[in-house]
Amino acid sequence: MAADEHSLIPVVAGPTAAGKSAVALWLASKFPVTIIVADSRQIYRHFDVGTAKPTPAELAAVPHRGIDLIEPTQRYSAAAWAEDADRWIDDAFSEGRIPLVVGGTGFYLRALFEPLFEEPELDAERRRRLQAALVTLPLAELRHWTSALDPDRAHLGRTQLLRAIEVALLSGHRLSALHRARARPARRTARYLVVDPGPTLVARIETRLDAMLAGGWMEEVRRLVDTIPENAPAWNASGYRVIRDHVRGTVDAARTRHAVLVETRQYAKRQRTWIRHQLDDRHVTHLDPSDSSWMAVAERWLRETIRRPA
RNA sequence: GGUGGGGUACCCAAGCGGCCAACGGGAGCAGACUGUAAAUCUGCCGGCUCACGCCUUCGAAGGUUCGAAUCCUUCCCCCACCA
Repeated sequence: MAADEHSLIPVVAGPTAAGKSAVALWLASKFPVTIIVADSRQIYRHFDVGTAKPTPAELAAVPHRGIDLIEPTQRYSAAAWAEDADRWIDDAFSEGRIPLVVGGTGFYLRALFEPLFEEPELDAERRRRLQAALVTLPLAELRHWTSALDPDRAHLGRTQLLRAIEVALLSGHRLSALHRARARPARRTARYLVVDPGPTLVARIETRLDAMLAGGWMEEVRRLVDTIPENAPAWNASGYRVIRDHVRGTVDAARTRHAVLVETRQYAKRQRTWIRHQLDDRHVTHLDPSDSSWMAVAERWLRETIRRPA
């Protein structure tokens, strides 16, 4: 397969615990696939069980990219991931393999297929000082500032407000204006296979949680508590904080299990919302993994995607 | 059997004569999202209605009052202590 200037990339998307990686691994057993993981938690080393990372056996069987990229204390970004993924995709093509993007982090996918704007130089030191000052401010205050500096962004969440203020102050331009003025062209187009078992997802989440618990999630967290700083970004993964509280003895097991389930369901819901509204419907094929025809659906989808360069 | 505390919407929980369909929180539903995204936020959340509004709710049944989730009576159920 040639590395086309503008190529069609197969992407397996869907909410957490839907069975994306099972589909991907099955496809990898039939096609020469390199799996490119679009998952903002699997990038962290040492956070393995609770982030549902592929097993060593799976990693040995199929080449994976995007796993164990950084330490739990480090910060990554959608843009960084998109840049890396771009390279991995090129590499796969040049090795004659099919790059199969798999993941639930919608923002990463977006960054890859609808590149983020070209960020102007922001002085790192000024940025750090500004952030340090802003994080202490209450939400209302940040919103107030943003409505003056960049009103189009003022309705968004805390993280976005911080970003809007930072860009406005350090670059002298509104982020919303830069998005338009410094947009970058898309290099590739996605063909999505959205894996979603519908109403049975809740049960799958529960089953998977019990498997993770049986697979040593608690023990993993017990180790991490001692070595990873409490405020490390990696702790943001669903369930990790609750389990950490349990490990420290402040929450009982039953409550912990329930809290993790709730968090995971809520995350899955947000993913579905993203998928429903942010992906281009024309490029989406749906797959229900509880339907016995899923393999045929997946295979046909991949065949059609790779046969048809954009 | 006695004494004290309590029963409020899916759950927890405030209210203790009118401002109460009833503060908060959780869950749930819907939505936003351009370098922290498993993050960060927003709206809805008894029923009917686009809406004005109407209807049914605060353990049950009666009663007092212009008016009750809020006061009185009886009953049912929880919890604590005494027996």
